[in-house]
Amino acid sequence: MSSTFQNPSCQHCKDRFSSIFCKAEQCNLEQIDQAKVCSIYKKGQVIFHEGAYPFGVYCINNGKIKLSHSGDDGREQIIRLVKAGDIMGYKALLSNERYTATATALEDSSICFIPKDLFMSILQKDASLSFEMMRILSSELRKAELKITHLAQKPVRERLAETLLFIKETYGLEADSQTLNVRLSREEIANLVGTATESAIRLLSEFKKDGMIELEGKKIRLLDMTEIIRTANLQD
Amino acid sequence: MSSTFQNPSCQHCKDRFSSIFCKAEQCNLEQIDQAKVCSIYKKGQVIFHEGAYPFGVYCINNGKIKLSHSGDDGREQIIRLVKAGDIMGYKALLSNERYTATATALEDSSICFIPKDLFMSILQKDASLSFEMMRILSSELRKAELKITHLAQKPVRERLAETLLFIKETYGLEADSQTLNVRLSREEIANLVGTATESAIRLLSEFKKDGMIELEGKKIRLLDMTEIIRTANLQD
DNA sequence: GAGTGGCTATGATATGTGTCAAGGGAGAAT
DNA sequence: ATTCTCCCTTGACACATATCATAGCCACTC
Repeated sequence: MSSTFQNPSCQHCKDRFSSIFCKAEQCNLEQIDQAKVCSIYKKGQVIFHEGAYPFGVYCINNGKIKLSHSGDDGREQIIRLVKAGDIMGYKALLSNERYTATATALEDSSICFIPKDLFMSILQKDASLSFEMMRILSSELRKAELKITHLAQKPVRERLAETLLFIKETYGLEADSQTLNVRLSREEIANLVGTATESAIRLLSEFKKDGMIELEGKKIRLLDMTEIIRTANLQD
Repeated sequence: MSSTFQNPSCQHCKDRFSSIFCKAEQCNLEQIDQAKVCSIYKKGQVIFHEGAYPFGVYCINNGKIKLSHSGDDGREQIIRLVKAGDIMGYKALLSNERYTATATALEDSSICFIPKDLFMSILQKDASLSFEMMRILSSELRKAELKITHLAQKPVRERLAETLLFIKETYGLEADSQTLNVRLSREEIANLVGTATESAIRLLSEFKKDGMIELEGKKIRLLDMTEIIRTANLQD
């Protein structure tokens, strides 16, 4: 699936061509640019809340967002990490239901809002945008199903290693090309792995003792990638 | 989302209007009807296999199918139960990757195959079909994410009760309005719940002892629905 | 009728992981 | 500085659940 730079004049695409809107036709992009409303969310601020009705989709200009369910007992499960160029809130919109997850800023973020009616009407006209949307949904579904299998079958240790790799894939590394380019609390890491906070802490300490990673507050440096991959025990 | 009976002449819709193709325009339906290839799969037979390349989508005329990942250690995780009127194989097609799951017939089933090119070209022309496709994908994604949360947070007992309800929702009950209308092995139930076969067996026995269900070979009768719902501890 | 293989059931046991409790460290507010 | 608060860390413990082993049951075959 090539992510060709189709619309050089598209503001959404200028610095990140991965955005779905690069797939849209020129005239539609202009409409979106006119109607969108951008705003800044502070770290910790909620963009939308589980149970609320969706009025549009959100497109991240820059920043980092977590999408999470809050389980029955109040424990949160992080479903997805969102980065610049990604969109969010489309699932509730397309299935015509309320939000099933809460979006919270992991750091100060700049986010555009695109109203529902506009988004839907353009989706109706613009087949390549629809295709891109379906591609995104399919890919998310694939990831979710893989996660289900791993949650059911893999021990926490493997899942934690996998999660570290996942964070790296999503947000990348800092200039030193070792440090994960995001600050997550231990609790958030645990909620990503699907385990108790204490278990996550204990295993991170083990990883450190084994020389796989280095810890410094919320900074996590991946020292021995091959060993981390081996521990994650990935095969599919 | 209304499932209006839009095309009375659509062969796919004659007896089950839930099929996605009811959303398609008339002319496109005729094309599909011409190009589709129907065949019968025996119980236990594999329709497509994890890792293979997709050449089209499958539409179930009647029968029951399980979609499953085979985990690293060979244990299978059942991802979805497919019923008459449903389609399958679309995820790999739309994301342009190989199948991530294996489809196996749970009983003798009649299944249509629709070639990739046709399906994609109609999807391109037919916005309402695209919307329906996106609706399906969104809804599957919602379910998958909910399952992730429950796997991470709920004990096996609750998940088993939930699974019984899920099977009932999917395949319904027999004439006595108590017996689940599908025969699954204990192992398959365990792979649906995400637990060991022995654990599933033990808990089913407990449910029986508590008067919630009745067991007779692979037949499962739901006696006390309110108690099952209570045990599932659903809240979202 | 005896043998075979697959599924179901149940007991014994081991262990991974969650939970509870207490302590420690860093930064913010006063 | 000092307190406060939040997060991290570690230990002890209990428990749910996986694993291993064994046996019964049923359908089928030879």
